Amino acid sequence: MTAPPRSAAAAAAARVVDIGELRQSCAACALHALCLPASIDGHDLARLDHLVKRRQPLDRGATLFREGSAHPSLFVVRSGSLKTSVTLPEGDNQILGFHLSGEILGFDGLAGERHQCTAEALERASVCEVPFEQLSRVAAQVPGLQHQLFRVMSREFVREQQHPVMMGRKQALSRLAIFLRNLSERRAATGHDPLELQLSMSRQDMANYLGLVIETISRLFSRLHAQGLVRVERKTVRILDPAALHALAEGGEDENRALA
Amino acid sequence: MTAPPRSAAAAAAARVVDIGELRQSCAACALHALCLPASIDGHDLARLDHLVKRRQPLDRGATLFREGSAHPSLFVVRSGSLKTSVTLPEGDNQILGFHLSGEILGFDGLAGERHQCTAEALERASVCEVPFEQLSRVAAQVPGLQHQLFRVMSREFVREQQHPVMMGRKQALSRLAIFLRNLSERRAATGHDPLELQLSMSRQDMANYLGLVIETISRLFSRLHAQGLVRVERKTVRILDPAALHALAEGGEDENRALA
DNA sequence: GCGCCGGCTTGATCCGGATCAAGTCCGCCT
DNA sequence: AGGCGGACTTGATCCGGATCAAGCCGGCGC
Repeated sequence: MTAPPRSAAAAAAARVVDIGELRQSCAACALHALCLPASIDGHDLARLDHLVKRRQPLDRGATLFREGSAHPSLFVVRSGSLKTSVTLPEGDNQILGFHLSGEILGFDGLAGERHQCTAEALERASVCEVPFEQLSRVAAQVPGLQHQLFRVMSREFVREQQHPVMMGRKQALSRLAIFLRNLSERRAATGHDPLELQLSMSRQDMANYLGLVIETISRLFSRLHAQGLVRVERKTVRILDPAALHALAEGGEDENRALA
Repeated sequence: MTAPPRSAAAAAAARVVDIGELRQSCAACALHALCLPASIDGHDLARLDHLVKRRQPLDRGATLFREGSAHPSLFVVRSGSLKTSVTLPEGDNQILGFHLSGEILGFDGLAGERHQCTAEALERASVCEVPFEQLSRVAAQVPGLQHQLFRVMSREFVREQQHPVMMGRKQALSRLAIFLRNLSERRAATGHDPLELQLSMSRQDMANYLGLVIETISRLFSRLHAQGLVRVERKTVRILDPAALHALAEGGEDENRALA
């Protein structure tokens, strides 16, 4: 992610907020997630603390917002992770995505002034909240911020498109490989070891997200483990052979057979 | 879709652009797709014709934009229909959505200043183009427009989430039923007969979109036809029993067996 | 410690949709 | 008209993942 465009004058003073500041300031954390510099168009965004609400940490299973919640907000994950899902008429639900530390959620909910999905913590998680109403007002006065909001929203739009791409794969192993690869890339993006994954979601959640059943997930992990592609230990997965995993993520026709 | 919020003063003069004006003005067409009134915050948006470029009609198979196209734009479909897709590393591609008359596309592509997917006409189609760069500039000066852009973008974000929800269904019949129901709802939204569908895409496109193969699509249509739920005639589908179709879209466990 | 319970793994079987293989239909071009 | 080609349909078979069923493991409360 590159720094957003800004006036030449502001460029000299501006710097993109560093990950190291996440602990210090809630606003800094939000700015980083939005790929924003500390200053834009002459406004010192780091001072916009009043925009950002700190929230009580969420316990595992706690809901951040629900389908139908009014006064939607954007949320930046400071630590832990969450899942978003929608409830289907028959009662069961479909998981739409997982949101890891440093990522953002809540872009549903602007349309009808209400959230359209439910967000729930997968583990103890802390988030900061940016009420969209206020953010929108500030953005109206700061064109650079407005522009960057559109960019980030579009980025999430595109990110979301990976979900149907993955579900379009007919081989279950391909889907899982794509899922693991995505997690790996997101680890890398936040400066972590991309080969060490912490699967904070349950097998059931993974299965739901991938359009499979829990038994299939379990079997696939066993196969990958047996072939030495990954080391699976409870919720910790270490990728041992990224290249092979990458190959499975594509076609995976013959590779699939090879892992009998 | 309700009218967007606006100041009380502007509300009196404003009116949402009528579908009937689509033929007249390209700007009117864009305004309608964005759920915008003709006037907002005192600006007469209908006069913003310079924002909207009229495009040569696209022939069937012509591409509107490609993955990687620079200077991304929003496009409003004035007539005909298009599909958007991404190309996978192995060569085949995944269809992400279909865009019918009156709908909008192009919200990918704001993030990296380039489109992330490819849009292709399914039949002769005319669109009008709103270069995002210019739109963004105007939005920066018209808070009401900016706000509405966020709303519409969020709406598309949520609409896109229906795709994985549909692909999460394990029964192929459920997926097709959901697909047909969505098309039906979109027909209704543009004032057409919701029971008369024009499937401008090929069976292959449908299969790809639904995560199935072409033979399955064909068989499912035959089953639905044999059971009297729909009347299928080439690309024209008439829904004869909306309630039953709706039931199939949900669980569809036993209904599935019933249509042996 | 013990026992319970929920999440996970593993095995056996079944079945729905993919695959392979013929056709059929229709538009289109000459 | 004829005939070519692509989109679609239909049938037969196969196979991968769902389902059913039986443990296993680890955590937690008592």
